[in-house]
Amino acid sequence: MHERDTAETADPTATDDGLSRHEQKERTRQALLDAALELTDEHGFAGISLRQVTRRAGVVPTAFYRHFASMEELGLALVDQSFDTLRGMLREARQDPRTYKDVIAASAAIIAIQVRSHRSHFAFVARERFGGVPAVRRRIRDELRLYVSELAVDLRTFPHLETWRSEDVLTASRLFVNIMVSTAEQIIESPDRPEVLEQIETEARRQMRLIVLGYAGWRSDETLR
Amino acid sequence: MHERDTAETADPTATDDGLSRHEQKERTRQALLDAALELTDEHGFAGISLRQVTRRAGVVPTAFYRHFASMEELGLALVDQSFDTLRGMLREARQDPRTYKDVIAASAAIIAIQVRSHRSHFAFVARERFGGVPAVRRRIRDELRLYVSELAVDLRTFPHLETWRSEDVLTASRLFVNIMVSTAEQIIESPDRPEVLEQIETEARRQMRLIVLGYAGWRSDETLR
DNA sequence: TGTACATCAGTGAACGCGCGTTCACTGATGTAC
DNA sequence: TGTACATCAGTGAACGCGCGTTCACTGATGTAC
Repeated sequence: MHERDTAETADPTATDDGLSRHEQKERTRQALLDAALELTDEHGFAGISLRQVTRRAGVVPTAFYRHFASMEELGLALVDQSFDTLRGMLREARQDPRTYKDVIAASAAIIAIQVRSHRSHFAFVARERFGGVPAVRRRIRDELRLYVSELAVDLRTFPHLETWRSEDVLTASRLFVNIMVSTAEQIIESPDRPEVLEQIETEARRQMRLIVLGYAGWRSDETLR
Repeated sequence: MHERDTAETADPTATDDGLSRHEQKERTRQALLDAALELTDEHGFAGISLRQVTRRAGVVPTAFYRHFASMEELGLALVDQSFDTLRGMLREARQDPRTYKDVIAASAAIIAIQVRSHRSHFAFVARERFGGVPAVRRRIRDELRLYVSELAVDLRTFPHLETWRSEDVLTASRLFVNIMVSTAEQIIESPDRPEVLEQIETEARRQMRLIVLGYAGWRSDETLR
Protein backbone atom coordinates (compact mmCIF):
# COMPACT_ATOMS: atom_id res chain seq x y z
CA MET A 1 0.00 0.00 0.00
CA HIS A 2 1.42 3.31 -1.07
CA GLU A 3 1.44 6.51 0.78
CA ARG A 4 -1.12 8.78 -0.83
CA ASP A 5 -3.42 11.54 0.13
CA THR A 6 -1.88 14.94 0.08
CA ALA A 7 -3.70 18.10 1.03
CA GLU A 8 -7.05 18.42 2.75
CA THR A 9 -7.65 21.82 1.22
CA ALA A 10 -7.37 21.09 -2.47
CA ASP A 11 -9.34 18.15 -3.69
CA PRO A 12 -7.30 16.47 -6.42
CA THR A 13 -10.40 14.92 -7.96
CA ALA A 14 -12.13 18.28 -8.28
CA THR A 15 -13.64 19.05 -11.66
CA ASP A 16 -14.84 22.32 -13.11
CA ASP A 17 -18.05 22.20 -11.11
CA GLY A 18 -16.58 20.35 -8.16
CA LEU A 19 -18.68 17.22 -8.56
CA SER A 20 -17.51 13.64 -8.67
CA ARG A 21 -18.88 11.36 -11.37
CA HIS A 22 -21.15 9.75 -8.80
CA GLU A 23 -22.50 13.10 -7.59
CA GLN A 24 -23.10 14.26 -11.15
CA LYS A 25 -25.01 11.08 -11.93
CA GLU A 26 -27.18 11.52 -8.85
CA ARG A 27 -27.86 15.10 -9.89
CA THR A 28 -29.04 14.02 -13.36
CA ARG A 29 -31.24 11.33 -11.81
CA GLN A 30 -32.88 13.92 -9.60
CA ALA A 31 -33.32 16.24 -12.59
CA LEU A 32 -35.21 13.45 -14.38
CA LEU A 33 -37.44 12.88 -11.35
CA ASP A 34 -38.11 16.62 -10.98
CA ALA A 35 -38.88 16.98 -14.67
CA ALA A 36 -41.32 14.05 -14.54
CA LEU A 37 -43.00 15.50 -11.45
CA GLU A 38 -43.52 18.86 -13.15
CA LEU A 39 -44.85 17.29 -16.33
CA THR A 40 -47.18 15.01 -14.35
CA ASP A 41 -48.67 18.10 -12.75
CA GLU A 42 -49.67 19.30 -16.21
CA HIS A 43 -50.63 16.11 -18.06
CA GLY A 44 -50.79 13.25 -15.57
CA PHE A 45 -48.11 10.59 -15.41
CA ALA A 46 -49.83 8.39 -18.01
CA GLY A 47 -49.79 11.31 -20.44
CA ILE A 48 -46.08 12.10 -20.45
CA SER A 49 -43.32 10.61 -22.58
CA LEU A 50 -39.76 9.57 -21.89
CA ARG A 51 -38.58 12.13 -24.44
CA GLN A 52 -40.49 14.95 -22.76
CA VAL A 53 -38.86 14.07 -19.45
CA THR A 54 -35.31 14.00 -20.82
CA ARG A 55 -35.91 17.19 -22.79
CA ARG A 56 -36.95 19.06 -19.67
CA ALA A 57 -34.12 17.51 -17.65
CA GLY A 58 -31.65 18.72 -20.27
CA VAL A 59 -30.26 15.38 -21.41
CA VAL A 60 -30.56 13.27 -24.53
CA PRO A 61 -33.33 10.59 -24.59
CA THR A 62 -30.90 7.67 -24.44
CA ALA A 63 -29.32 9.00 -21.23
CA PHE A 64 -32.57 8.06 -19.49
CA TYR A 65 -31.59 4.39 -19.50
CA ARG A 66 -28.49 5.09 -17.37
CA HIS A 67 -30.94 5.80 -14.53
CA PHE A 68 -34.20 3.91 -15.07
CA ALA A 69 -35.12 0.84 -17.07
CA SER A 70 -38.50 2.34 -18.02
CA MET A 71 -40.93 5.16 -17.28
CA GLU A 72 -42.75 2.79 -14.93
CA GLU A 73 -39.63 2.40 -12.80
CA LEU A 74 -39.28 6.18 -12.62
CA GLY A 75 -42.93 6.40 -11.57
CA LEU A 76 -42.33 4.02 -8.67
CA ALA A 77 -39.33 6.11 -7.58
CA LEU A 78 -41.64 9.15 -7.53
CA VAL A 79 -44.10 7.31 -5.28
CA ASP A 80 -41.26 6.52 -2.86
CA GLN A 81 -40.08 10.12 -2.81
CA SER A 82 -43.63 11.38 -2.25
CA PHE A 83 -44.21 9.10 0.71
CA ASP A 84 -40.91 10.22 2.25
CA THR A 85 -42.54 13.65 2.30
CA LEU A 86 -45.78 12.34 3.83
CA ARG A 87 -43.82 10.54 6.53
CA GLY A 88 -41.96 13.76 7.23
CA MET A 89 -45.33 15.24 8.06
CA LEU A 90 -46.04 12.58 10.68
CA ARG A 91 -42.55 13.10 12.12
CA GLU A 92 -43.12 16.83 12.32
CA ALA A 93 -46.46 16.38 14.07
CA ARG A 94 -44.88 14.06 16.64
CA GLN A 95 -42.21 16.63 17.47
CA ASP A 96 -44.51 19.61 17.58
CA PRO A 97 -45.63 20.35 21.18
CA ARG A 98 -48.88 21.93 19.92
CA THR A 99 -49.98 18.46 18.79
CA TYR A 100 -50.47 17.37 22.39
CA LYS A 101 -52.37 20.47 23.40
CA ASP A 102 -54.82 20.69 20.50
CA VAL A 103 -54.29 17.84 18.07
CA ILE A 104 -56.91 19.14 15.65
CA ALA A 105 -55.67 22.68 15.22
CA ALA A 106 -52.09 21.44 15.07
CA SER A 107 -52.90 18.79 12.44
CA ALA A 108 -54.79 21.22 10.24
CA ALA A 109 -51.96 23.75 10.44
CA ILE A 110 -49.27 21.14 9.73
CA ILE A 111 -51.21 19.73 6.78
CA ALA A 112 -51.70 23.20 5.31
CA ILE A 113 -48.02 24.11 5.65
CA GLN A 114 -46.68 20.79 4.40
CA VAL A 115 -49.00 20.64 1.42
CA ARG A 116 -47.91 24.11 0.39
CA SER A 117 -44.19 23.43 0.70
CA HIS A 118 -44.32 19.99 -0.94
CA ARG A 119 -47.23 20.67 -3.25
CA SER A 120 -45.92 18.53 -6.10
CA HIS A 121 -45.54 15.38 -4.01
CA PHE A 122 -49.05 15.67 -2.61
CA ALA A 123 -50.40 16.41 -6.06
CA PHE A 124 -48.61 13.36 -7.42
CA VAL A 125 -50.17 11.05 -4.84
CA ALA A 126 -53.62 12.64 -5.26
CA ARG A 127 -53.52 12.37 -9.05
CA GLU A 128 -51.95 8.96 -9.46
CA ARG A 129 -53.77 7.23 -6.62
CA PHE A 130 -56.52 6.31 -9.06
CA GLY A 131 -55.22 7.96 -12.13
CA GLY A 132 -52.80 6.12 -14.23
CA VAL A 133 -50.32 3.32 -14.60
CA PRO A 134 -51.45 0.22 -12.68
CA ALA A 135 -48.06 -0.42 -11.04
CA VAL A 136 -47.87 3.15 -9.73
CA ARG A 137 -51.46 3.01 -8.48
CA ARG A 138 -50.83 -0.26 -6.66
CA ARG A 139 -47.68 1.06 -4.98
CA ILE A 140 -49.53 4.16 -3.79
CA ARG A 141 -52.39 2.09 -2.40
CA ASP A 142 -49.97 -0.13 -0.49
CA GLU A 143 -48.07 2.85 0.90
CA LEU A 144 -51.28 4.58 1.95
CA ARG A 145 -52.42 1.48 3.82
CA LEU A 146 -49.08 1.43 5.62
CA TYR A 147 -49.44 5.10 6.36
CA VAL A 148 -52.87 4.60 7.94
CA SER A 149 -51.48 1.98 10.30
CA GLU A 150 -48.51 4.17 11.19
CA LEU A 151 -50.87 6.98 12.10
CA ALA A 152 -52.98 4.54 14.12
CA VAL A 153 -49.90 3.72 16.22
CA ASP A 154 -49.47 7.44 16.91
CA LEU A 155 -53.14 7.90 17.74
CA ARG A 156 -52.91 5.18 20.38
CA THR A 157 -50.57 7.36 22.44
CA PHE A 158 -53.26 9.98 23.02
CA PRO A 159 -55.24 10.06 26.27
CA HIS A 160 -58.54 8.11 26.14
CA LEU A 161 -57.58 6.38 22.89
CA GLU A 162 -55.24 3.80 24.43
CA THR A 163 -58.26 1.86 25.66
CA TRP A 164 -60.03 1.75 22.30
CA ARG A 165 -60.41 -1.38 20.28
CA SER A 166 -57.87 -1.53 17.48
CA GLU A 167 -60.53 -1.51 14.68
CA ASP A 168 -61.91 1.71 16.12
CA VAL A 169 -58.47 3.30 16.12
CA LEU A 170 -58.01 2.16 12.52
CA THR A 171 -61.38 3.62 11.47
CA ALA A 172 -60.39 6.91 13.08
CA SER A 173 -57.01 6.77 11.36
CA ARG A 174 -58.67 6.10 7.98
CA LEU A 175 -61.02 9.04 8.47
CA PHE A 176 -58.15 11.34 9.38
CA VAL A 177 -56.08 10.23 6.38
CA ASN A 178 -59.20 10.65 4.24
CA ILE A 179 -59.61 14.22 5.45
CA MET A 180 -55.90 14.82 5.02
CA VAL A 181 -55.91 13.59 1.44
CA SER A 182 -59.06 15.47 0.48
CA THR A 183 -57.75 18.64 2.14
CA ALA A 184 -54.50 18.27 0.22
CA GLU A 185 -56.51 17.76 -2.97
CA GLN A 186 -58.53 20.91 -2.31
CA ILE A 187 -55.41 22.98 -1.65
CA ILE A 188 -53.80 21.66 -4.82
CA GLU A 189 -56.85 22.49 -6.91
CA SER A 190 -57.30 25.96 -5.42
CA PRO A 191 -55.80 29.28 -6.39
CA ASP A 192 -52.96 30.11 -4.02
CA ARG A 193 -54.84 32.89 -2.21
CA PRO A 194 -54.55 33.18 1.58
CA GLU A 195 -58.27 33.51 2.30
CA VAL A 196 -59.10 30.42 0.23
CA LEU A 197 -56.44 28.40 2.04
CA GLU A 198 -57.71 29.68 5.38
CA GLN A 199 -61.21 28.54 4.44
CA ILE A 200 -60.01 25.05 3.45
CA GLU A 201 -58.06 24.79 6.68
CA THR A 202 -61.13 25.81 8.68
CA GLU A 203 -63.21 23.18 6.90
CA ALA A 204 -60.58 20.53 7.69
CA ARG A 205 -60.67 21.55 11.36
CA ARG A 206 -64.47 21.36 11.41
CA GLN A 207 -64.38 17.89 9.87
CA MET A 208 -61.78 16.59 12.32
CA ARG A 209 -63.62 18.12 15.27
CA LEU A 210 -66.78 16.42 14.11
CA ILE A 211 -65.06 13.07 14.13
CA VAL A 212 -63.59 13.55 17.57
CA LEU A 213 -67.03 14.52 18.88
CA GLY A 214 -68.48 11.53 17.07
CA TYR A 215 -66.14 9.23 18.91
CA ALA A 216 -67.10 10.78 22.23
CA GLY A 217 -70.73 9.90 21.44
CA TRP A 218 -69.79 6.49 20.16
CA ARG A 219 -67.97 5.56 23.33
CA SER A 220 -70.91 6.56 25.48
CA ASP A 221 -73.40 4.51 23.48
CA GLU A 222 -72.01 1.08 22.63
CA THR A 223 -75.30 -0.06 21.12
CA LEU A 224 -74.45 1.90 17.99
CA ARG A 225 -72.00 -0.76 16.93
CA MET B 1 -89.15 -23.97 -42.32
CA HIS B 2 -87.03 -22.74 -45.16
CA GLU B 3 -89.66 -20.36 -46.19
CA ARG B 4 -88.83 -16.84 -45.17
CA ASP B 5 -90.60 -15.34 -42.25
CA THR B 6 -93.27 -13.01 -43.48
CA ALA B 7 -92.86 -9.72 -41.74
CA GLU B 8 -96.32 -9.16 -40.37
CA THR B 9 -95.47 -5.73 -39.02
CA ALA B 10 -93.33 -4.72 -41.91
CA ASP B 11 -91.86 -1.28 -41.47
CA PRO B 12 -91.48 0.40 -44.85
CA THR B 13 -88.35 2.27 -43.74
CA ALA B 14 -86.85 -0.87 -42.22
CA THR B 15 -83.23 -1.64 -43.12
CA ASP B 16 -81.38 -4.87 -42.52
CA ASP B 17 -81.14 -4.12 -38.81
CA GLY B 18 -84.25 -1.99 -38.61
CA LEU B 19 -82.51 1.24 -37.63
CA SER B 20 -82.93 4.68 -39.11
CA ARG B 21 -79.84 6.63 -40.03
CA HIS B 22 -80.29 8.76 -36.94
CA GLU B 23 -80.60 5.75 -34.66
CA GLN B 24 -77.55 4.12 -36.21
CA LYS B 25 -75.52 7.28 -35.68
CA GLU B 26 -76.56 7.44 -32.04
CA ARG B 27 -75.58 3.81 -31.64
CA THR B 28 -72.09 4.46 -33.04
CA ARG B 29 -71.72 7.48 -30.77
CA GLN B 30 -72.55 5.35 -27.76
CA ALA B 31 -70.14 2.65 -28.93
CA LEU B 32 -67.37 5.27 -29.00
CA LEU B 33 -68.26 6.42 -25.47
CA ASP B 34 -68.38 2.85 -24.17
CA ALA B 35 -65.08 1.99 -25.82
CA ALA B 36 -63.43 5.06 -24.29
CA LEU B 37 -64.85 4.21 -20.85
CA GLU B 38 -63.46 0.67 -21.01
CA LEU B 39 -60.05 1.84 -22.18
CA THR B 40 -59.94 4.54 -19.50
CA ASP B 41 -60.44 1.82 -16.91
CA GLU B 42 -57.23 0.20 -18.12
CA HIS B 43 -54.97 3.13 -18.98
CA GLY B 44 -56.58 6.33 -17.72
CA PHE B 45 -58.21 8.81 -20.07
CA ALA B 46 -54.96 10.69 -20.68
CA GLY B 47 -53.33 7.46 -21.79
CA ILE B 48 -55.73 6.42 -24.55
CA SER B 49 -55.73 7.39 -28.22
CA LEU B 50 -58.43 8.27 -30.70
CA ARG B 51 -57.39 5.28 -32.81
CA GLN B 52 -57.69 2.88 -29.88
CA VAL B 53 -61.20 4.14 -29.22
CA THR B 54 -62.37 3.76 -32.81
CA ARG B 55 -60.70 0.35 -33.11
CA ARG B 56 -62.62 -0.94 -30.10
CA ALA B 57 -65.83 0.68 -31.27
CA GLY B 58 -65.45 -1.06 -34.62
CA VAL B 59 -65.22 1.97 -36.87
CA VAL B 60 -62.47 3.59 -38.87
CA PRO B 61 -60.48 6.43 -37.17
CA THR B 62 -61.90 9.15 -39.39
CA ALA B 63 -65.47 8.23 -38.43
CA PHE B 64 -64.71 9.63 -34.97
CA TYR B 65 -65.06 13.18 -36.29
CA ARG B 66 -68.70 12.59 -37.25
CA HIS B 67 -69.42 12.50 -33.51
CA PHE B 68 -66.80 14.50 -31.59
CA ALA B 69 -64.45 17.29 -32.57
CA SER B 70 -61.71 15.89 -30.33
CA MET B 71 -60.94 13.41 -27.58
CA GLU B 72 -61.42 16.21 -25.06
CA GLU B 73 -65.00 16.69 -26.21
CA LEU B 74 -65.64 12.97 -25.82
CA GLY B 75 -64.14 13.18 -22.31
CA LEU B 76 -66.60 15.89 -21.32
CA ALA B 77 -69.48 13.79 -22.65
CA LEU B 78 -68.28 10.96 -20.40
CA VAL B 79 -68.33 13.27 -17.38
CA ASP B 80 -71.93 14.21 -18.16
CA GLN B 81 -72.97 10.58 -18.52
CA SER B 82 -71.25 9.67 -15.26
CA PHE B 83 -73.01 12.38 -13.31
CA ASP B 84 -76.35 11.29 -14.72
CA THR B 85 -75.60 8.01 -12.95
CA LEU B 86 -74.63 9.76 -9.69
CA ARG B 87 -77.83 11.80 -9.78
CA GLY B 88 -79.77 8.59 -10.31
CA MET B 89 -78.36 7.47 -6.98
CA LEU B 90 -79.76 10.51 -5.18
CA ARG B 91 -83.11 10.00 -6.89
CA GLU B 92 -83.17 6.37 -5.82
CA ALA B 93 -82.36 7.29 -2.21
CA ARG B 94 -85.17 9.86 -2.16
CA GLN B 95 -87.69 7.25 -3.34
CA ASP B 96 -86.52 4.46 -1.05
CA PRO B 97 -88.62 4.37 2.15
CA ARG B 98 -85.69 2.85 4.09
CA THR B 99 -83.91 6.18 3.75
CA TYR B 100 -86.30 7.80 6.21
CA LYS B 101 -86.07 5.00 8.75
CA ASP B 102 -82.32 4.55 8.87
CA VAL B 103 -80.58 6.96 6.54
CA ILE B 104 -77.14 5.53 7.24
CA ALA B 105 -77.84 1.87 6.54
CA ALA B 106 -79.93 2.83 3.50
CA SER B 107 -77.21 5.12 2.10
CA ALA B 108 -74.49 2.54 2.54
CA ALA B 109 -76.59 -0.12 0.84
CA ILE B 110 -77.58 2.16 -2.04
CA ILE B 111 -73.98 3.26 -2.59
CA ALA B 112 -72.78 -0.34 -2.63
CA ILE B 113 -75.43 -1.45 -5.13
CA GLN B 114 -75.09 1.55 -7.41
CA VAL B 115 -71.31 1.42 -7.51
CA ARG B 116 -71.46 -2.23 -8.48
CA SER B 117 -74.00 -1.76 -11.26
CA HIS B 118 -72.43 1.40 -12.68
CA ARG B 119 -68.86 0.59 -11.76
CA SER B 120 -67.33 2.19 -14.85
CA HIS B 121 -68.95 5.59 -14.31
CA PHE B 122 -67.85 5.76 -10.68
CA ALA B 123 -64.38 4.60 -11.69
CA PHE B 124 -64.25 7.30 -14.35
CA VAL B 125 -65.08 10.06 -11.88
CA ALA B 126 -62.69 8.67 -9.25
CA ARG B 127 -59.80 8.37 -11.70
CA GLU B 128 -60.25 11.55 -13.65
CA ARG B 129 -61.18 13.82 -10.75
CA PHE B 130 -57.48 14.55 -10.27
CA GLY B 131 -56.06 12.36 -12.95
CA GLY B 132 -55.84 13.72 -16.38
CA VAL B 133 -56.91 16.23 -18.93
CA PRO B 134 -57.46 19.68 -17.32
CA ALA B 135 -60.83 20.31 -19.01
CA VAL B 136 -62.22 16.97 -17.82
CA ARG B 137 -60.89 17.54 -14.32
CA ARG B 138 -62.47 20.99 -14.14
CA ARG B 139 -65.84 19.73 -15.32
CA ILE B 140 -65.82 16.97 -12.71
CA ARG B 141 -64.91 19.42 -9.95
CA ASP B 142 -67.77 21.71 -10.95
CA GLU B 143 -70.26 18.85 -11.12
CA LEU B 144 -69.15 17.51 -7.74
CA ARG B 145 -69.65 20.93 -6.15
CA LEU B 146 -73.16 21.03 -7.60
CA TYR B 147 -73.76 17.51 -6.34
CA VAL B 148 -72.75 18.47 -2.79
CA SER B 149 -75.27 21.31 -2.76
CA GLU B 150 -78.01 19.08 -4.19
CA LEU B 151 -77.40 16.59 -1.40
CA ALA B 152 -77.44 19.47 1.13
CA VAL B 153 -80.95 20.36 -0.06
CA ASP B 154 -82.01 16.76 0.58
CA LEU B 155 -80.35 16.69 4.00
CA ARG B 156 -82.34 19.73 5.06
CA THR B 157 -85.57 17.72 4.85
CA PHE B 158 -84.46 15.41 7.65
CA PRO B 159 -85.73 15.94 11.22
CA HIS B 160 -83.42 18.09 13.39
CA LEU B 161 -81.41 19.25 10.38
CA GLU B 162 -83.89 21.85 9.17
CA THR B 163 -82.78 24.16 11.97
CA TRP B 164 -79.06 23.89 11.23
CA ARG B 165 -77.04 26.71 9.81
CA SER B 166 -76.48 26.27 6.10
CA GLU B 167 -72.67 26.04 6.42
CA ASP B 168 -73.11 23.17 8.83
CA VAL B 169 -75.39 21.36 6.42
CA LEU B 170 -72.84 21.91 3.68
CA THR B 171 -70.00 20.55 5.82
CA ALA B 172 -72.09 17.47 6.53
CA SER B 173 -72.90 17.13 2.85
CA ARG B 174 -69.21 17.39 1.94
CA LEU B 175 -68.31 14.74 4.48
CA PHE B 176 -70.99 12.40 3.13
CA VAL B 177 -69.92 12.91 -0.46
CA ASN B 178 -66.33 12.40 0.68
CA ILE B 179 -67.23 9.09 2.27
CA MET B 180 -69.31 8.17 -0.78
CA VAL B 181 -66.44 8.86 -3.16
CA SER B 182 -63.86 7.09 -1.06
CA THR B 183 -66.20 4.12 -0.59
CA ALA B 184 -66.73 3.97 -4.32
CA GLU B 185 -62.98 4.14 -4.84
CA GLN B 186 -62.43 1.27 -2.42
CA ILE B 187 -65.07 -0.89 -4.10
CA ILE B 188 -63.55 -0.19 -7.50
CA GLU B 189 -60.05 -1.08 -6.32
CA SER B 190 -61.18 -4.25 -4.56
CA PRO B 191 -61.61 -7.77 -5.83
CA ASP B 192 -65.30 -8.45 -6.41
CA ARG B 193 -65.69 -10.80 -3.43
CA PRO B 194 -68.81 -10.53 -1.25
CA GLU B 195 -67.02 -10.49 2.12
CA VAL B 196 -64.67 -7.70 1.01
CA LEU B 197 -67.61 -5.63 -0.21
CA GLU B 198 -69.46 -6.31 3.03
CA GLN B 199 -66.43 -5.06 4.96
CA ILE B 200 -66.20 -1.87 2.92
CA GLU B 201 -69.90 -1.26 3.40
CA THR B 202 -69.57 -1.76 7.14
CA GLU B 203 -66.68 0.69 7.27
CA ALA B 204 -68.77 3.25 5.35
CA ARG B 205 -71.62 2.81 7.84
CA ARG B 206 -69.23 3.26 10.77
CA GLN B 207 -67.86 6.45 9.23
CA MET B 208 -71.30 7.90 8.56
CA ARG B 209 -72.54 6.97 12.03
CA LEU B 210 -69.51 8.70 13.50
CA ILE B 211 -70.38 11.88 11.71
CA VAL B 212 -74.00 11.82 12.78
CA LEU B 213 -72.90 11.30 16.38
CA GLY B 214 -70.37 14.08 15.95
CA TYR B 215 -73.13 16.46 14.95
CA ALA B 216 -75.17 15.47 17.99
CA GLY B 217 -72.21 16.47 20.16
CA TRP B 218 -71.59 19.60 18.13
CA ARG B 219 -75.13 20.83 18.56
CA SER B 220 -75.03 20.37 22.31
CA ASP B 221 -71.78 22.26 22.67
CA GLU B 222 -71.75 25.43 20.62
CA THR B 223 -68.41 26.55 22.02
CA LEU B 224 -66.71 24.08 19.70
CA ARG B 225 -67.35 26.32 16.79
C1' DT C 1 -97.04 4.56 -56.47
C1' DG C 2 -91.98 5.00 -58.71
C1' DT C 3 -88.09 7.85 -60.00
C1' DA C 4 -84.50 11.22 -59.47
C1' DC C 5 -81.75 13.58 -56.48
C1' DA C 6 -79.71 15.11 -51.84
C1' DT C 7 -77.77 13.91 -47.60
C1' DC C 8 -74.27 12.21 -44.78
C1' DA C 9 -72.24 8.18 -41.70
C1' DG C 10 -68.61 5.65 -42.50
C1' DT C 11 -64.31 4.37 -45.68
C1' DG C 12 -59.40 4.02 -47.01
C1' DA C 13 -55.17 6.06 -48.57
C1' DA C 14 -51.90 9.27 -47.38
C1' DC C 15 -49.21 12.72 -44.69
C1' DG C 16 -45.82 14.34 -41.35
C1' DC C 17 -44.59 13.77 -36.46
C1' DG C 18 -43.11 12.28 -31.92
C1' DC C 19 -42.48 8.12 -29.84
C1' DG C 20 -39.35 4.16 -27.41
C1' DT C 21 -35.40 1.71 -28.19
C1' DT C 22 -30.81 -0.01 -30.55
C1' DC C 23 -26.22 0.88 -31.29
C1' DA C 24 -21.52 2.41 -31.72
C1' DC C 25 -19.31 6.44 -30.04
C1' DT C 26 -16.83 10.12 -27.09
C1' DG C 27 -14.31 12.07 -23.65
C1' DA C 28 -14.03 13.28 -18.82
C1' DT C 29 -13.41 10.90 -14.40
C1' DG C 30 -11.31 7.38 -11.76
C1' DT C 31 -7.59 3.95 -10.70
C1' DA C 32 -3.31 1.14 -10.81
C1' DC C 33 1.31 1.34 -10.30
C1' DT D 1 5.08 12.00 -8.71
C1' DG D 2 3.36 11.05 -13.81
C1' DT D 3 1.67 7.81 -17.20
C1' DA D 4 -1.25 4.32 -19.13
C1' DC D 5 -5.46 2.21 -19.02
C1' DA D 6 -10.45 1.26 -17.47
C1' DT D 7 -14.87 2.92 -16.55
C1' DC D 8 -19.11 4.78 -17.75
C1' DA D 9 -22.53 9.06 -18.03
C1' DG D 10 -24.03 11.15 -21.71
C1' DT D 11 -24.17 11.61 -27.17
C1' DG D 12 -26.21 11.38 -31.85
C1' DA D 13 -27.83 8.83 -35.76
C1' DA D 14 -31.05 5.59 -37.06
C1' DC D 15 -35.07 2.38 -36.97
C1' DG D 16 -39.87 1.05 -37.29
C1' DC D 17 -44.40 2.23 -35.30
C1' DG D 18 -48.74 4.33 -33.86
C1' DC D 19 -50.44 8.67 -33.70
C1' DG D 20 -54.00 12.71 -35.21
C1' DT D 21 -55.71 14.73 -39.12
C1' DT D 22 -56.65 15.77 -44.38
C1' DC D 23 -59.05 14.47 -48.23
C1' DA D 24 -61.81 12.57 -51.91
C1' DC D 25 -64.82 8.67 -52.00
C1' DT D 26 -68.96 5.34 -51.53
C1' DG D 27 -73.33 3.79 -51.06
C1' DA D 28 -77.31 3.30 -48.09
C1' DT D 29 -80.93 6.28 -46.17
C1' DG D 30 -84.03 10.00 -46.69
C1' DT D 31 -86.95 13.28 -49.42
C1' DA D 32 -89.41 15.73 -53.21
C1' DC D 33 -92.69 15.22 -56.45
